[in-house]
Amino acid sequence: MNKKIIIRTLEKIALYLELQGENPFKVSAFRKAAAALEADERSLAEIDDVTKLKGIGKGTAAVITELIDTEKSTVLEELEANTPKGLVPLMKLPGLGGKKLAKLYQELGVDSAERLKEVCEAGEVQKLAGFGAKTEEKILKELGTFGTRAERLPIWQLEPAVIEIEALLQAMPEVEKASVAGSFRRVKETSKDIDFIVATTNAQAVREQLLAQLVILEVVAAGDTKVSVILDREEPISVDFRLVTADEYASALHHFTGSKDHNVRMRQLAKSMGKKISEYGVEQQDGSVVTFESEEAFFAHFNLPFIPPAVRENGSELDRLDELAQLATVQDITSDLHMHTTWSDGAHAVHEMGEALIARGYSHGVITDHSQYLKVANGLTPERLAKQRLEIDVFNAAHPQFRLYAGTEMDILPDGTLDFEDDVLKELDFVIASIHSSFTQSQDKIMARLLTAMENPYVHMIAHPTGRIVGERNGYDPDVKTLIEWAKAYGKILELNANPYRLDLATEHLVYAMELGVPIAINTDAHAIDQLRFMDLGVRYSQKAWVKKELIVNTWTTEQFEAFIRKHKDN
DNA sequence: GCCGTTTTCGGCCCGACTGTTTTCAGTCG
Repeated sequence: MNKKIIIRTLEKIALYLELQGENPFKVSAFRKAAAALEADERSLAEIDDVTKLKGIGKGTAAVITELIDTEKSTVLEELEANTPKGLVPLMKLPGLGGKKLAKLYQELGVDSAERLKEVCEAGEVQKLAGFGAKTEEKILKELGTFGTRAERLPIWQLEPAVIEIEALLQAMPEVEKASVAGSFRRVKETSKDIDFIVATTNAQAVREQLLAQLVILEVVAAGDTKVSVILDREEPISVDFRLVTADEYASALHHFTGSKDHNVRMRQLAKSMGKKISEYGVEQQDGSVVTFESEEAFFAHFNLPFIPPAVRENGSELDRLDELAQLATVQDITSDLHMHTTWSDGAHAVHEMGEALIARGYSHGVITDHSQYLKVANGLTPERLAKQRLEIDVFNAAHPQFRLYAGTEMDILPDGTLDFEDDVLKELDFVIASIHSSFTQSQDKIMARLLTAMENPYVHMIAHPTGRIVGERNGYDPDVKTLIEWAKAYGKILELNANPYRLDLATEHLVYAMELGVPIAINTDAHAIDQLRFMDLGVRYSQKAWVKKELIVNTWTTEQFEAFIRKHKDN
């Protein structure tokens, strides 16, 4: 029996109980049991007694045991038999929860979207107690777009909107502080919406400017403390703004950053100290409410170190506090090892990229334009590579406090050979190998290509090791586990590509790479100066996997980095 | 349904918003 199946079954039971209008605490007990299993890193076989997990008791354990023994759950089967299947998707309709759906089913026989539409149009719904004309109208409107809108959007679609809104808020004189919150701040790969916390003494002015300046498809709510809109973009994006005072800001930011599970743990901790956390502050035993200058001060109030948003997930971060100091922050970054210039498909010249790296406070960086095979990207021949090296030398002569290295992002060709001969590679400071073609080859062929790069003594790093696009394509489907083991065996760096489009290695792979002690490089793969900003995102993504600073190559000093690339050459 | 160094019963994180009401339930995050 697969642990994931058990987790899904418990969640399904919770959903069905909800649809029957069951006690919400009973419903959440099943969800908690599922979450407890998920948060435990052990496999099913390694857990001897599930009831020892907090949140799993007699009832949920019985479901789990039955699943292991018989591969089915009579509890779920009974629930499924008593609930029409068509009700389940309706839970996703905004405004409808278990209670209302249960009533619609019992009173009007609603068991599908079609039937729901019928009874709304017939005016039956507004006659029910607790329902009214507005509810009926809203359901009809939501049914109109039901299933057509993407439920979650990938981070790369949201990131440009976040950057724009941040700039908009910063330009408003009434805004004292503002920050994105929610799952975007926690660097989730996809989010349902974007949340912003705004500190202001003039909520009305901020609300009016937001409604006037954003390109809005629909205003969902516009109250004194909350403005909720859907942006009119290629893919519509929901954005919530919480308008608070400067005093409340830190507490609100923490609250709306979540995750829900993190907040539950924090509130439990507060309660055990006789305090009460709300989004406005922390109520003390004597009833007074303490507010905070910053999230750091908020955590300090509970004798906790600052917990980065990226790790605030299932609550277990509160059990790993001693590991927090080892995580990298963007201040630890000394370099970016993967970027393009006008020599191939980049937008800026070598010296412009170099100066941008200096402006970011880095001590070194590598220019890695595409290689000759990638003609669409104007890939470099060995002759052009040699010329580019001269330009890099000129830059270095003019900037003695900084070191720009000459590198390449070399294609691993479809036939499994490399795009440059060894005598070209050995002249370069840093060699990246990556796949940009024939993604549909069999896994064996892909792995054979990657092995060629691994075995080459001049290759330092494999870039974007899976070729995935977040939320869209899975890439060229390598056996990543084996790839990580090869990196260990051959002493290569694997890349966490910080472009929100890619973000590979994904979290689970980073965890395994760290177990084996494989060095990771967080690189922006920038094709323009502006994209160097992705470093922050990449570093925070690495925190999600609890990657230790010492394994991140671009926290190393120039001397450490040079020692690494030299060792490679000498071998 | 789960849990307990104040509890084996009575809580379970907490508050805003909306729409339904005339003091509150349901939904959402």
